[in-house]
Order: sequence, then C-alpha cells, then structure tokens
Amino acid sequence: MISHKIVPNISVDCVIFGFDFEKLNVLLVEREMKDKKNGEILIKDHTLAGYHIFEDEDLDSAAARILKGLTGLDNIFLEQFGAFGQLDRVSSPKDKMWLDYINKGFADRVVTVGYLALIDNTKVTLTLKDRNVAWFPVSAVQEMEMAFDHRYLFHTALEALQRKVKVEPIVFELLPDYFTISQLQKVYEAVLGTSFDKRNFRKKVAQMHYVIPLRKKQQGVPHKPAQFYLFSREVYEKTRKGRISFII
Amino acid sequence: MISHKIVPNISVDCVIFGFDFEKLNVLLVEREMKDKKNGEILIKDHTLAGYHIFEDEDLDSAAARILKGLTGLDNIFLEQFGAFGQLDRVSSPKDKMWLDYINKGFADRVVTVGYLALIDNTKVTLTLKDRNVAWFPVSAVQEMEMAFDHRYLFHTALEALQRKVKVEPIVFELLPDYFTISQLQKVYEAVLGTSFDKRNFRKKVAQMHYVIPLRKKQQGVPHKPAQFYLFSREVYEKTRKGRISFII
DNA sequence: TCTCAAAGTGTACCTTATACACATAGATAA
DNA sequence: TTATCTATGTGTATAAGGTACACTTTGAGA
Repeated sequence: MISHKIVPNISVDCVIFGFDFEKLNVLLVEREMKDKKNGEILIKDHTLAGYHIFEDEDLDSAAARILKGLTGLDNIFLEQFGAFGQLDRVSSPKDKMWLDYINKGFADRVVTVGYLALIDNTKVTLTLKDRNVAWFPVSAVQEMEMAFDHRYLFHTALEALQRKVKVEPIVFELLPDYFTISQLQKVYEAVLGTSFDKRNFRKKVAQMHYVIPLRKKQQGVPHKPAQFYLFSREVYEKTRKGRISFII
Repeated sequence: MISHKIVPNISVDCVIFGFDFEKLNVLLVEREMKDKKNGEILIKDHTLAGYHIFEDEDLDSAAARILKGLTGLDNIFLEQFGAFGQLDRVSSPKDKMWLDYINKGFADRVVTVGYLALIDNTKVTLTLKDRNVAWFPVSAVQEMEMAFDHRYLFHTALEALQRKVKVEPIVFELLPDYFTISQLQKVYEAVLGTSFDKRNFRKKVAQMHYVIPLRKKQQGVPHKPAQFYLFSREVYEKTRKGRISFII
C-alpha cells in the first residue's frame, strides 16, 4: 500500500444522494469530538464525505476514491457542482478546534471542489452498517448541525441536481436497473419537490424511447403488479432532440 | 499598495466572451518567450486571462481582479464553469519552460477554477489598445496555439455558455443597455451557432415581458430604423415561469 | 423620386401541455 | 369461491406553444 501525500489546501467534498422509493436522502458522516479528560462532547455534528486530494491524483479520482471508501462502490455518477474558496469556510471556532484535534496537516485556507453523486440506494444500504455514516432525508438537513460550510455546499448541490434533472436523464442513477413507472415518477417528484399527474407523466415517459419496457412484472405485491422498465443510455444518445427553447 | 502572497497551487482562469454584433469573440492574452541570446522565438501562443489566487482573497474576487486588470471593468457577469485539476495540465515541456522563465513560484501541480465572463464589447474595445491582449473569433480558437489546457477550458466554457443561454437571460450581458431585436437574435445565433426565423424569433421576444421597447429608434441607418429595447432583470424575476419540462 | 437594405408583420398547421375519472390485475381474507 | 383491497394503467378534449413560410414598410442616399 502506497501512502500518498495530501495537498493541504485543496479538498473534494461529495454530496451523495440516494433514493429509497419514498424520498431523497443524502449520505452524511458523523463528526464527534470529546474532551480528552472528562469525556464531555465538544462537537457532534455532520459533514459531507470529503477529504483532501493527494498530490498524485486528479480531482475526479479523489472524489471517486472518497465515494469508494465510504460505500464500496465504483462507477458511480459523479459530477462537479462548483468550487468553493471563501476565506472563512473552515475557520469557525468549532471547525478550527476540530482541525487542531485531528491534526493532519490541513491548511487554514482550503479550497474545496464539490461533487454531486447519485447512487442506487438498494446497492449500498448494507455496506454502511457499522460506520459513522448514515442516510438522512434531504428535508432534514436544514435542521441539522453541519460542519464547515457543508450546509451551503449541500444546498448548492441540491439546486444543481434539480437543474440537471430537467435537462439530462440522470434520475436513473438513483434507481435500480429495473424500475417501474411509478418509481420513476416518485424520483422526479422527490428530487423536484413537486407532484405530477399520473396519466400525463406516463404519456411523457411513453415519448422517452430510451425507457424501455421489459417482459417482467412485479411479483407478490398485494395489488396489480407493475411492469418493469430499464433506461438505455444508448437509445437516449441516439434519439435525443437538441431542442432549443430558451426560457420565457 | 499592498503586495499579496499568491497561493502557488490554485489559480483562476477567465474565459471572457464578447459580441461585436457579428460574431462571438473571446479575449486572449499573447504569450511570448524569446531566447535570451539570439532572440529566437521559443514560445508564441495564447493563454486565457488567469492568475493564481492570493492568500487573502476568495475565488470570485480573484476572477474579478483579473477581469478588472485586463479590461478596466467592474461588475461584469462572472460565473464558474468548473474546476480543473488534471495532473499534467501545466506540465508540457513548453509550459514547464515558460513557468521556469517567468519564475513566480507557481507549483508544478495547479488546480484552476474556470470562470466564464460576458462583456459588452462596445465598452471595452478601447481599453485594450496597447496590451498583448486581443479579441479572437470563437471559431478561430480551434486553430490557434494555446497554452496549458486552455483550449480545453475554452471549449468547456463555451459549452457551459450554450447551456446557460437557453435557460437564463444572460445574453443581455453581451449587449449594450439598448439593443435591437435583430441584435438580440444575432447574439443567440452567434452563441448557439444556429439561425432562427425572424418572425418566430420576434414572437418569442414578444412573450419575454422583460424585454421592453423604448421610445427610441436607430438613427442614420440606410434602411428602416430599428426600435431599441432594454432588458429588465426586475421584470424577469417577477414574471419567470418555473416550467418543468424535462427532456425527451 | 427611385433604389436599397434591413425592419417589421400574420396565418395555418402541428406538437406538446394540462386537466380530469374509471377499469384492471393480483393478493389476501372471509 | 367470492369479495375486498391497493396500486397499476388507460383516453379525451382543450389550450398553449412551436414551426414553416413571403410581403410591406421606413428612412437614407443617389
């Protein structure tokens, strides 16, 4: 195992979104610091999954490394949503105390690059069991204690996700390979915080030729079983319409 | 005048777009290095407007500083389009030689944050007169020698611009305060590399209530004088429709 | 007053968006 | 075996927006 030198003033933070067929969640790491003498809890809050980059890796690799370390998953949808370099972003008293405490040679001034990750919840739930890492509903984040500027990063990531979802077929990254139309509708609703008419939604899906029905249905559900579909990126690329319709 | 310490491994690069009522242009800086003895030209190419950030400024300020230094302009539209940290982005032989030559204490490994700037050409043409800085048609960049990974940054910026233009009213940043509908159409065409039907375009503009006709017309033109319009961000904010129409 | 050049205008057709209510399949329990 | 439950799955009418297409108008300058 090679040990890598970190770049003390550049980091990568991942906002990892997951969908549990009900709501949108985000993966957060618990941060806890106790007084060495009396065990009093001095810090207890949450951070995004992030770390400094290594001298011999590029930004995307750093993000992928962090994601793999946390979830065990490779080949995850991962995309930058911004770089953040406010002078005071790691310098609240609490955060300074934390940086002293862990003492890893990070700089006072750190520019971080934010990455947005989308993962299929069903693939990762188990892996996390015994770590200080957990899923939280996106709606809960606003009331949580967050380290550094991570609440802000989170919001920026969510906004980026909402923007992208309307323009690129990325919700599929949040679903398993096979999914039903209702599930697809629910992801859109969860991400955008809206709701759609079922019939109109299905009409739209019918025009997405890259959402392909399978010869497979749900089994064992106490109601009419739903048909499964899959997303074909190949068909998407071939049939995408470069519609120019600028905003009014 | 305070002298600032630079951060040796973080920089900001600005892709500055301008529009001359004909085509889209980009502002580039000429880079030249001559052999100290015989005067032979060893490097002659172009770079984006960029520099390392200072220890006491954030990313946005660094970009604004660079823009101001080059154009003399404040309050310019400026938006990140990505962070770039490939290991080899500043390490071609030519670029290494250049970094040795200017010898400013930059690191071998530099992460840069790309900023996209949009400016009204008419405001800046004069200021640049006697500098090694000039406008180049966007279409010419692919055949130009470019330093570092600046051609790639440029392309990424252009794509980001094309995406944003469809979704946000930012083309107005490329026009003077008063403009005609034809000029507006030409910016869209120049940015997107397409052309539109005049009547349909005007119908669209008629629905953009934030493009407001003035009691003012062109003068001295050898044809029917066009009416001037202005862009009102205030009206835009109030009347924008949050249309959700995800892509098929 | 004629010419030139770009500005400015309208209509018909097609595609997409929206609003809205009931029948269907399979599992479970009586 | 029949009834009940629950989420799936379907169609139509209207409004809004997109697209294709050709001629008239204004003012400057010759």
